[in-house]
Amino acid sequence: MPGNKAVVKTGNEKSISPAVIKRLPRYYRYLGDLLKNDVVRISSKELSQRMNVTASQIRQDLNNFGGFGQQGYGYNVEYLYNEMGKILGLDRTNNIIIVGAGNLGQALANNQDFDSNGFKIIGLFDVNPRLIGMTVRGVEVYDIDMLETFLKEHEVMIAALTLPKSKAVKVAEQLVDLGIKALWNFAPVDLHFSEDILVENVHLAESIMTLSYRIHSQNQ
Amino acid sequence: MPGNKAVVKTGNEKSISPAVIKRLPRYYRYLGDLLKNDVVRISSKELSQRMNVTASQIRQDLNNFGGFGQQGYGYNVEYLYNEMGKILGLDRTNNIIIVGAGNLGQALANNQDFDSNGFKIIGLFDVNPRLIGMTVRGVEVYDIDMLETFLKEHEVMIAALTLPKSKAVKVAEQLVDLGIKALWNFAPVDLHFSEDILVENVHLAESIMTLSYRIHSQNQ
DNA sequence: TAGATTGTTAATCGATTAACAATC
DNA sequence: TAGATTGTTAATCGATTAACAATC
Repeated sequence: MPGNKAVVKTGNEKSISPAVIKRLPRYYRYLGDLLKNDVVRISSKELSQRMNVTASQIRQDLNNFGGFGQQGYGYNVEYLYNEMGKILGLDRTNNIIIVGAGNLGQALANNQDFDSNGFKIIGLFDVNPRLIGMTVRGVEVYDIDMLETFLKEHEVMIAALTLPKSKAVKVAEQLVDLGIKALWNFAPVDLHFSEDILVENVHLAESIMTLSYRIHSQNQ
Repeated sequence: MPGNKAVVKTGNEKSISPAVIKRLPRYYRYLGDLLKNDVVRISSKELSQRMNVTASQIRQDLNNFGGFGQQGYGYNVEYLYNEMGKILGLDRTNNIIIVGAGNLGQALANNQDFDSNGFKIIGLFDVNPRLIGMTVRGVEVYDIDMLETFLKEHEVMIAALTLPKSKAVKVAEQLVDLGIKALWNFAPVDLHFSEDILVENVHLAESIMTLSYRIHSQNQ
């Protein structure tokens, strides 16, 4: 069986470059699609053609985490998919709260892609009395004053920040004080905390601006 | 006055690296914040400290587009802000349609950050009869069958794709056939068209997975 | 003018690609 | 076994940082 000898590195892992980390979910998505299409094995070359990257890059990237393939054979799709899932931490349940239950917060709560990957939204929070008490896909919207109580009772690693820029920094600080370790930030501000607090930004305005740049720089 | 001698490059621009392009909106955001706080001038050094990058990188990045600063003085904030706006194409109106009027589509339509930067959402489209006819922040939800008619009557460069993965590819093809030049893709698929069709992806599932990776790779 | 800071070249660093021996 | 393809080292490419002459 391919993969049997996959090396699980122990001790001090060498740190993986951000460029590699950003590519991992895309590998995972392609492997998931292949699996759904009952593809049993795939070589780095064929995967590279589908993904429009070099085979060399795929092999280099994967080998940061171990030898998942087999010479002369390639990679077993299901095995590699599962291993990548473990690497990404998708084999556990990752509880998430969403702070800011407006349109964007509700959109995240409704997104089904998340729970299929071990992400579980267990609460929304807002200041708006018209939203408090609502449920979105079975998840309740709580008063933001309930944050402390809620976080004492539930183990939550990730908080999504889908609230106005003006409130984002203060709420983020509060969340970190309450023990949140990772912020998924949708507000157009940069958040700075100590090293062990992780921040992942989704800056939609910046995303559309790069598209605008590319449109207008094309033909002049 | 600083900036008077800014060189507007003409002819064949040397192409700007993607890494630089991705940083431009962040400069623009910081400059906007400075402007709001009535800061008149700023040096690359001071800006670099606020943004947590090197001064060298700022100067290199800006000089891809011209000499906007002045020795011994730094950069005039308002001037640089406006110039960056032009570079990003924000001095024009960029009409956008949103295809998929579910939660995410509505969240985008409701986002006020966009229209303050020249982006104008002029229509939402969906197949769901319960959504068609609705208005979101004054913008109507049309039957998706109206796309062709609508696009003949309005000049639209950008289409946001906020619809299920299963429909994304087909609708994207249709949009490109109807003359759309830029796709802002929120569906978890990769879209491939000819070179002149621009695609900017917002893969939320991939974003949260990198956060998950970082959480779980921290302490082992 | 003297001091400050840019614009830009050169040096360094990191990431990608190529090549190939190892091996299934 | 012969062919295929990995894992990995070496070469290349691109991006970042440092340095400094130009100049406001």
